[in-house]
Amino acid sequence: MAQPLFRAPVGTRDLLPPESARRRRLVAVFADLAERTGFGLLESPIFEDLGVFQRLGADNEVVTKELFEFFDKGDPPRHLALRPELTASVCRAFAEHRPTQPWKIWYSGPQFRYERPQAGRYRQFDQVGVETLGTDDPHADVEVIGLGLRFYEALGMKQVRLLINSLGDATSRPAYDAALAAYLRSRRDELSEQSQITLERNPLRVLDSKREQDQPVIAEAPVMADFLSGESAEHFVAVRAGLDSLDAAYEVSPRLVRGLDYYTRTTFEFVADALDTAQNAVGGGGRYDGLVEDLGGPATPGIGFALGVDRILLACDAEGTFAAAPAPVEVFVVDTAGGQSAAVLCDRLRQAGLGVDRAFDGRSMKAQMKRADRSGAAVAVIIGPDEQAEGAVTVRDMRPGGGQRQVASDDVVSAVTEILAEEA
RNA sequence: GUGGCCGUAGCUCAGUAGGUUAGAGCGCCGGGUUGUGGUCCCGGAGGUCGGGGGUUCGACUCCCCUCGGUCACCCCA
Repeated sequence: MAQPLFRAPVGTRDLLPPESARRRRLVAVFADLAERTGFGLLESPIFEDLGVFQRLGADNEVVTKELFEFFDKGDPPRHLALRPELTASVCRAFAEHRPTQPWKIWYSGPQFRYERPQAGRYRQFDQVGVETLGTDDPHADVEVIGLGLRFYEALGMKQVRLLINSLGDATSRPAYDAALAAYLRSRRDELSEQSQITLERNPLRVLDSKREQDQPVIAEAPVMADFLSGESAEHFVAVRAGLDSLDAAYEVSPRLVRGLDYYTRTTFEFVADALDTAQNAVGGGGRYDGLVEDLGGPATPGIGFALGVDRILLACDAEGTFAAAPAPVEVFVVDTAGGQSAAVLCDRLRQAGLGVDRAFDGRSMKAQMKRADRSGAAVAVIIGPDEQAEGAVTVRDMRPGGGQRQVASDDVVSAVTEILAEEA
């Protein structure tokens, strides 16, 4: 391959048509659903003060190893970072603006993590998500989770499983952490080397290990459910009852711990069974009742999720749904009389609201017709020297066996719309 | 950060016991049809075989390094 001078940085890529249009459609589907559920769009900066993200957990890899950090040109320079996720930004914005509660926000956009790319994982990746701040009503949990499920359905996905768990609250969590750590230490020798290290850093995360060697130990580990405070247990029951009432299928997964340290009580994950890759979680979220306070705001409960756009699209491919399709051109203008007439006709047709394209460089009739065919246009408007002399155009139905007729160029819009209406 | 596999035209890939001008399909451009696409036929453009170094009379082919891709671990969407 002749190598270009530059290429997209590692872990990033160009999204070309028609794939780019497909992603835009996906976001539009999400936006529609979110807005009809009472969520408003928050557009927050792509980068934030480093401190915003450090609150996600000091021993978390997302924060310690995977951040794109940099200094700006201020005096003194500000220490900034590209956002690795958006929940922290939403909470920062909440603490900064103190909006009325509950504050229901949706978002979409690129995020950045310095990791080795693999299937379904990129350094720049897109997520869509929602956050509800200012209420710990279990119905808010249910609304958020339900929105996620409906979104996957709207894309035509059928093989998405919902896993849920409760991580407990400030009163129940420490007891569990202690019990889990004690248990894991008692069987420390059976754990993989990596898990032994993880054990000292954050025992909870050992439950996340995919190593074969760790599985027997994990299988017998104490379960959070046995340690939930009365309040947390009640909350979890209410969330499940709410999901039941929506006929939402879910699996309680006692070992679902999730990566970010801020999660409390409800946690959940959407898994795409159509993906046979290691990264098959297409979305995840949970409750983070302490995060706003950590960021200097008032104590405010919150719940939300982030869905990985890249992985969702991969899963859609695997399920054969939500296919990429180019934006349809309805009319193609062929001009073998110099191209000036095409400019005028295109303009007129576009002003009439139609999708119109044309060829350049004065190519042959045949070449232009070929373009017209490949554009997918249903109608071709042809103008050559003959038509030009008569102030007319030829309007051709591009369907197989479709006919054509000559009309005055002033009538081009109505002639075209007639054929389009016929085909619709 | 660690490891496996891979790197030949725009795309998908052939090609090596190391040896003249590196091939196919698709795509692209042109022609067959001096005004008409989708099928068919003909022709054409396009590659310093990822980059650098080494071995050799000679390297796309062997060795080393490097860059990139891919998959997995870690971690996560």
